[in-house]
Amino acid sequence: MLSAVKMAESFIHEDGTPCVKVCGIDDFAVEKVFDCGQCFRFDPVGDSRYAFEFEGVAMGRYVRFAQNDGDNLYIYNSTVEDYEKIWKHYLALDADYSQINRDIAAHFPENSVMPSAMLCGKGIRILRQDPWETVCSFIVSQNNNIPRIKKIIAAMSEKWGKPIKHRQKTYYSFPTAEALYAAGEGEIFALKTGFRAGYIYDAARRCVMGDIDFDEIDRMTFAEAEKKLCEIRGVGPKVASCALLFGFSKTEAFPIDVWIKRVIAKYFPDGLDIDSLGPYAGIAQQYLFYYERYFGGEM
DNA sequence: AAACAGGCCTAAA
DNA sequence: TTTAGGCCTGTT
Repeated sequence: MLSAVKMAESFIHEDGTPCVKVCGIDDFAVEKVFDCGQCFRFDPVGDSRYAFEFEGVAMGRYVRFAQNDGDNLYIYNSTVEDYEKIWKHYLALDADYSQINRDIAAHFPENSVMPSAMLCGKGIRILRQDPWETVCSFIVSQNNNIPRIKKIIAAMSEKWGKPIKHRQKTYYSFPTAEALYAAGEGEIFALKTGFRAGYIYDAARRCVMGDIDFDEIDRMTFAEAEKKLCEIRGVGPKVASCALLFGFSKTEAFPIDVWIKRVIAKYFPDGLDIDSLGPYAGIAQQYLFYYERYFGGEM
């Protein structure tokens, strides 16, 4: 079966901002993509005309993504060219999720929890975020809760990120490693990052010194890349696999956090062989995580 | 008020 | 190689 052709057309928002409407979208649910915990820089837009709308900063730009119940995707502050060059890739709309979902289904027993989890999480896509931003963000995430993670990242961006003006309002990009290194550990600690301040600083220092090179990591085998990332203080298996999955598009990465431990204990009492889950294990992980985290396994 | 939050580090078996 | 505490801070 041929997948639907995605057609993008431009229109102008009533405030004069260029926008894009993308038709023929399958397996994309904006509210799941931005609320499944892979990204900390987007928030729901209050007073939206759409069923779901999220705003935030990504790829150095202020942007909004909106959708009505799995239908067309609306991108605010984007041209068709921007969509083709930036957002299609960022949103992973160039990935064939029907094929991916078939592969995942084939790696789990039919009578397992996976069919329900896939139905529940249908429309989740793994974003292709910036490697540095994901490493740093998931360092911040450890032993922490989502509201505070978002608050800390927003504060870091406001303090050391590049200002991005859009219609009288100023937003901020995620700070570079150079900016954080220059700020110093004490200043990072001052933003209530707690014991993570030293970790963030170490990550920044290694990037600035050339000890960590993201392009190089991208070319490594999965095991090598994971090992390299774990050299950073404060980066262990969980943070490394989140960075690999969300920042390096390594879809075989399978982050094991407290929720996934619960999933395994609850639905796979005999254990789950992570290495046998195939090239899209990380996407399967997201389905399981979303199913348990947001619906408590009831759907 | 004690526990917990999308872990990791260190010390000790 | 595996296991127990402790950790900044904020919220319940």
